[in-house]
Amino acid sequence: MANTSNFLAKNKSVILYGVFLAALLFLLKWLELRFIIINHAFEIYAGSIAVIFTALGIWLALKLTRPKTILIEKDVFTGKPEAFILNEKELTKLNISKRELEVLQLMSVGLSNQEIALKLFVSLNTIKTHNARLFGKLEVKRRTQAIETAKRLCIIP
Amino acid sequence: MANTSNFLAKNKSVILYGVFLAALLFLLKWLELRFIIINHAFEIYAGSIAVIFTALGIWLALKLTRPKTILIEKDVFTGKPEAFILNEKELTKLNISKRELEVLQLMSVGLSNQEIALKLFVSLNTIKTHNARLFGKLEVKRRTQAIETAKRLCIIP
DNA sequence: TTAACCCTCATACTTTAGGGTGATTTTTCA
DNA sequence: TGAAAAATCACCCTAAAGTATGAGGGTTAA
Repeated sequence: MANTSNFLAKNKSVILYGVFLAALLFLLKWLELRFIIINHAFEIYAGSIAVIFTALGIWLALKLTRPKTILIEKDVFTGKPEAFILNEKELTKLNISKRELEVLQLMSVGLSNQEIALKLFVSLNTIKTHNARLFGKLEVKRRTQAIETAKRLCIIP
Repeated sequence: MANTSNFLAKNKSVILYGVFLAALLFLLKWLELRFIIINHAFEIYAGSIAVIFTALGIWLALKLTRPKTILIEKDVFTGKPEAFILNEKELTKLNISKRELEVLQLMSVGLSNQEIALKLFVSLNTIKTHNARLFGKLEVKRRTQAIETAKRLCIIP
């Protein structure tokens, strides 16, 4: 049962076309009976049929090929420059201070402790202290781990 | 001149259709003259016209609507689990070997040289050697820089 | 088969990173 | 205002990372 209704639904256009064609033939037959007497009306008749059925063909083709849209998948935003959204919840949860975050960021781009110290105008020992606290809060042992974890938690880009 | 040829090229299908239609009408006219004497041949004639021109209409519609492709933008997943595509070009350009890449990957997840050595069943010195070459090829001085650069170049995820 | 890599390992040395402890100053907030 | 938190710095020590050099074995392609 479901199959039958499904078939009808799917071929609605075809069936409609068939019915329309039959109706048209009847109409033409009637026209034939009426105007067969008129001389040279035959050309008009044939032309009419041609035009009408061409139109029908076009309509049919358009109906049947309606979903003729070539689907082109376009990956928007494939690249790296992903928008970074700082995970402030994690930041407060881990109780990481501004300065510590600053050190962490500089660390993540590959700077040494000495370079970070110079950049932040503090001593090397200060950076080491920041690091120690940072590692404790992030529960890691090395700076590379700290970077990995921080990136995973969206604390740094 | 250019406009004319351009017009001809663009409307080739339409012109072809017109010519074909004219030829067909001539053919039908000829058929009419030959078989008009036969009784009830008219129905066959009309049917033929209907079928032929329906087919023509379908063909025409398909021809004219072929380049009508609708572009559908589809962004595939915006979230974090971004598919990593290894940049093999950069890899070959930098002349980084398989083993070096392996070390680089383990390095990037925060492992120490000793841990990498244990994981790869080689000595610590071997890892150090790999590192030295890696740093040379990536033109960096530290492992954190190496990780940063490698990620930027899509050599590691 | 030779040259060119690649992977391996070693030794020796320097530099950097990290741990532990303690202390001072500044900021912040209740 | 007074305590907590944050930021600063020092010293000592160990661990890890990084540099330099040499060298042996395996694979591969000219």
